[in-house]
Amino acid sequence: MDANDVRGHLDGLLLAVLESGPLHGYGIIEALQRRSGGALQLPTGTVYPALRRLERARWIEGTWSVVDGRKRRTYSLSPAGRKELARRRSEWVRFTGVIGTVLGGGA
Amino acid sequence: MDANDVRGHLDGLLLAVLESGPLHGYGIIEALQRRSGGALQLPTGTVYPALRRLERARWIEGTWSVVDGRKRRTYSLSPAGRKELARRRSEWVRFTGVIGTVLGGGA
DNA sequence: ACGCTATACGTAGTCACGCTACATATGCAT
DNA sequence: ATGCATATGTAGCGTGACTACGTATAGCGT
Repeated sequence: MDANDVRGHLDGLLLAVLESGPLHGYGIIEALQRRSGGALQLPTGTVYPALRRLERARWIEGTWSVVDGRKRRTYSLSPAGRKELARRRSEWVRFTGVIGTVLGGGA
Repeated sequence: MDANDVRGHLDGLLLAVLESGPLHGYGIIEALQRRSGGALQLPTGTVYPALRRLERARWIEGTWSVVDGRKRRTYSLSPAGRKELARRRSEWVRFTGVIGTVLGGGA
């Protein structure tokens, strides 16, 4: 699967990962990779800007900390982010329903 | 559902519609709308260029005709297009599997 | 001491691809 | 004659993820 196919679904993926608990950018990238069985290997240039965008939208909150001498920005899901995640999930169901139906082929 | 979300899946949708039989651009737009229960209302500026692209890729073949005094370009699925459609369908299954798993929420 | 890798964050510019807005033309109903 | 449905097409735009960098610390091997 081409990593470009996450277009339009990236925000939902990031929110979903953070639902399990606060995590920092680098850890989020690894979590996506792990959860997708290796399919999603998103570059930092994709994830970091997206996280800042989600933060500006108040869906996640970030706090700086230092772990092992390295600066980290740890993000956690906000109540608004939780609502947004739910919205993204129902949108995903609708989306796959529509495309799947038209695409057919036993789908 | 935002029509922009078809990004990356448009070709498959068009090929799928043509699987039922030859059809012209305008008819394809209507078929997409009908099959999707009204969700997919793709503008001509999206569909026509896409059809030309699919034709250049040899996945569909177009022939001009005149019906009721109006010029029509009727497209039909080529053998290569049928193969491509199958490929798109398996990609779709993989895609929804990956995103759905990561997105979670009972998906 | 030096280089390499993993960890960790970030920006600038590019590119793909669907959309908006527009242009063109015929048939039919009011 | 005016407007709407039918029918095809192009030019330019915008969105959003990507590529390619740049920065910095820790830990390991040599």
